Amino acid sequence: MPLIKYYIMAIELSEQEIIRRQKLEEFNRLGINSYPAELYEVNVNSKEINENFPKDQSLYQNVSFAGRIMHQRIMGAVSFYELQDAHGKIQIYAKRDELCPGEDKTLYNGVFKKLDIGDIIGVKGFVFYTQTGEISIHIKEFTILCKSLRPLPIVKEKDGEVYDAFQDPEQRYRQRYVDLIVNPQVKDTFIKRTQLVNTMRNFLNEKGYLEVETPILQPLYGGAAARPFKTHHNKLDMTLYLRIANELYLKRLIVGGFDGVYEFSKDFRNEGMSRFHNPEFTQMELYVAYKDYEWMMNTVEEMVEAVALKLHGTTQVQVGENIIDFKRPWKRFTMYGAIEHFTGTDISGMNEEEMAEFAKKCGVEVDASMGRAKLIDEIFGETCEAKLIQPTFIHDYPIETSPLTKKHRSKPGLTERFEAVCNGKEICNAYSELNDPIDQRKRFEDQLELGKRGDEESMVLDEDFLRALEFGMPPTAGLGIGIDRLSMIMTNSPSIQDVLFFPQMRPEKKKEVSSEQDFINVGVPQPWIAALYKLNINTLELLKEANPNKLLNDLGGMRKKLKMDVPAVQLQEIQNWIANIK
RNA sequence: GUCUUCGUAGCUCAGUAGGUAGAGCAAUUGACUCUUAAUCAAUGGGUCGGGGGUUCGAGCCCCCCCGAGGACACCA
Repeated sequence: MPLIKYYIMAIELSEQEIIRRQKLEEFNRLGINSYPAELYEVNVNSKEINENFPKDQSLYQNVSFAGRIMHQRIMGAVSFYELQDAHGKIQIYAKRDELCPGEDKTLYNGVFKKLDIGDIIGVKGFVFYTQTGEISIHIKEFTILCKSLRPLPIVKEKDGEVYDAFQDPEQRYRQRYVDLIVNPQVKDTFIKRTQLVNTMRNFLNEKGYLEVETPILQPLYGGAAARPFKTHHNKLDMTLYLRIANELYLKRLIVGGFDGVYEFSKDFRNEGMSRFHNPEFTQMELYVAYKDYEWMMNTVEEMVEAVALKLHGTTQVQVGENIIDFKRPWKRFTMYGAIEHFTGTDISGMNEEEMAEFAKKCGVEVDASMGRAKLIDEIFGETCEAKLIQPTFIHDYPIETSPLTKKHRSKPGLTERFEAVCNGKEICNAYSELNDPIDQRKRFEDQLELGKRGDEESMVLDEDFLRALEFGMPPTAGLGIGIDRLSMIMTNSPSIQDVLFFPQMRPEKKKEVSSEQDFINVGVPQPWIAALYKLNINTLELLKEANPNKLLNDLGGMRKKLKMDVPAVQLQEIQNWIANIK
């Protein structure tokens, strides 16, 4: 390839990337396809070998294995590479004179030794112990399965200590594939997350509940207090919203006669992001007919305990500094009871004024718009929530903040609602579902009032949902449990981004570069384009703004530096290029 | 949205007082037939996030912007 071509490539490619592309061409010349179409038969994985070979060394004498090269230790005519597959790593051992029995040593010197960290190869051979006692595959042949064109971050490890770890959060989240390759423990988190979901799914299926799917694109959004994402359907010419919850649809199914339905649902909320919030997140919602919220508390305990047992083999889970024990039964507090427990004050009998006074004492910023319910909520948030490390149910919430919840059977002003709090954060929200259609209409209307007063998160009135309730919904217990939050706890992850493969990020900005053709179109001869790139004049805009006299000097300098075999450029030519730019 | 910390080679990070941009790993070339953070020798590699300013001179000082982390706010 001509030198000049590399200067142009180098605008976007690093030296190492160019070298890898050259190797690809070199392999091609040798007749090696670096991206073969055929399947590669694999008959063993690294975990099986590492577990079973020490017990029985007659095993694995004819293996076919594939993986990604993670380390290379080349010692002249012998090489040790480490290959990584989905389950772990294993060392391979290659000998030049075995791979190349004849005179021609190209396959070893020109191909095997030229492989890069990141390349994926298949190998055939037998498993043995090296002199230093490491299980290895002594390979007889190898096949390139995929040439890697980008250098991986190099993470080294000795005696459990990791050197040069790849840990910049931005790069880890944006390029999760790299994170997964070089930080294998990241996989465990996501495997646990899937186990968590599977455990819950099995638990619910065994009880006979039906997993269902409901719309994500909704003409009305409901079931939670949140701002939605808005989108548009072209053919129908109508606004649709991405769901903020699926509650109202699942309850329609209870009306329809199912006695237990659940859905693992991606929900979308147009809010700020934080360690605990991602714009899209996963909830499992469950609705069971003829049950109430007390029954649901027992069910949640049972299900989450089962998850802990499945993932950790014990109910005790290390989370940050704390050991959290999910063993049933969990502590239960009424909301008033929790506040009294942590502040020593019983606020249940207070009027709004007294409560506002007390809220201020607790450190809540009180303003005139706050009603009794809001004050209780704030006092709880300020004084209790963060202190609730062990899983705890908080029940009996004020009616104003719970528009879909049944009124409490015996306590006026309260509802039959509970949340489970764990590690200082809510993990679920559940209630005896409101099935009185007249009361429900009134609650929606109250929400509309809030909306008119400027509350952007108030609920909208869903006429079809009310119609369904008017046909009659049996008494029902409902639950929403945050899968991301629960995963954070169960995997000891401090940030929601650690339990989402691809957390939301601002888009990366790509450096703007005009194409070679753009430059040719305004009359720049090919050889000079590389020189312009080298001068950081990457776009026509930059060329247009350039001072022609300075550019004449700079290009003269580049002509020498790049040893360009073309006549020097004239001022008039440069002026012509610039004049040609629109 | 506010406050705060950060952005230097492919990766991890140094960078003195404002004075020619450094190290380790990775890469290239060479040596090496049981290494394992392999070793040894040589070589190449930089828009110091971007733009502007102060200065004879800026990676460093000042301003604006972009991106990321954390805290708070909003929100469950």
